[in-house]
Amino acid sequence: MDKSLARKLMRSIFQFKRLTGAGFVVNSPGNINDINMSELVLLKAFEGNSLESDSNVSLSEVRPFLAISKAAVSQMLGALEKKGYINRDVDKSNRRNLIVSLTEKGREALEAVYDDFACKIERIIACIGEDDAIHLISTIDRMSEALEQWQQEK
Amino acid sequence: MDKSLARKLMRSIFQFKRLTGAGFVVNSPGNINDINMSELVLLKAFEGNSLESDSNVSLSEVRPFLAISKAAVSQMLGALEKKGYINRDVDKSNRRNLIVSLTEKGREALEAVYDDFACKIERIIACIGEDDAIHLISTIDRMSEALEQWQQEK
DNA sequence: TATTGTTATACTCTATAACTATA
DNA sequence: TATAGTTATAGAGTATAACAATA
Repeated sequence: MDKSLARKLMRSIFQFKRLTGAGFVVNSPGNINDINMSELVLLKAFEGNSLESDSNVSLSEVRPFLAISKAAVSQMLGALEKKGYINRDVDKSNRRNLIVSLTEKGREALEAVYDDFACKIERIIACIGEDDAIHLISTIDRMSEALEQWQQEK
Repeated sequence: MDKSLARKLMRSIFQFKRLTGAGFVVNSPGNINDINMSELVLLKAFEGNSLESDSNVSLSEVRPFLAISKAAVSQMLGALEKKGYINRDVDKSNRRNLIVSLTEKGREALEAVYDDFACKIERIIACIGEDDAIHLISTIDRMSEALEQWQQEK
């Protein structure tokens, strides 16, 4: 095993971590600056939900992606509701479940913020090239699998 | 521009973010579990420092890498000192500067924790292959440049 | 005056544990 | 009993602003 390769990769991981933390601050060109990255994930996930639909995205489906506790999700939803971006309604078919749906204000905010974020991503793709972007996705996928497997073994 | 590629890359970035957050918790096989990732960066950076040396790594050199305020660094150093891992001494040649150096306990802790971390990295390299690891480093480097440039423009 | 670092204080995010309501 | 979600509370990590010491 090449020790210096490990060191370089380690440095890259720190760098990437910093970039995805500080560098990806969510702020739209407009006046929306009260949505953080995790909230963006939530809004995006619940974008297609509605009281009428029978295929709504549930909290338990979103939670693993965010990797936070259910209490934390609940608190995030409380914040989003307070800001007027979502509604929480009881699911009539199973009254233990929630249906989270976006308000009109929530949809507008999501569009603005998501577009800003997507713009950064597209700029990255333009910079590194589509081939390397595809390669990057595949590599991260394999890294994720390896790490998740490793965590389960413990 | 391929919209779905952007979406996939976005997902990968969230995934990577989560992995480098939750998946890279610092814990050594031994009894050291009071060092987080940022502290690991600090300890590693100051590893070669000593009161005798004239080429010590300074706080201002480390700070951009961590991307936190100077107050936050100061607080981190306070915590590391309290745990007995570092010493803070005044730099005689410029009394405004600090020389941060590792205690013996700090060196032992760093070695244990860093080895555990390096082990994960090596496992990742073994999994994705050396070629893809090299490719990943290069891609992240170019992404970083693009993002940093973008931030400076604003 | 500018730079280096510290302290006081407050805010954000998250976890744990205890809880309610529903199945 | 098990599941879905909420609330209260505490802790970690960081920022801002005011500060002291040095250059």
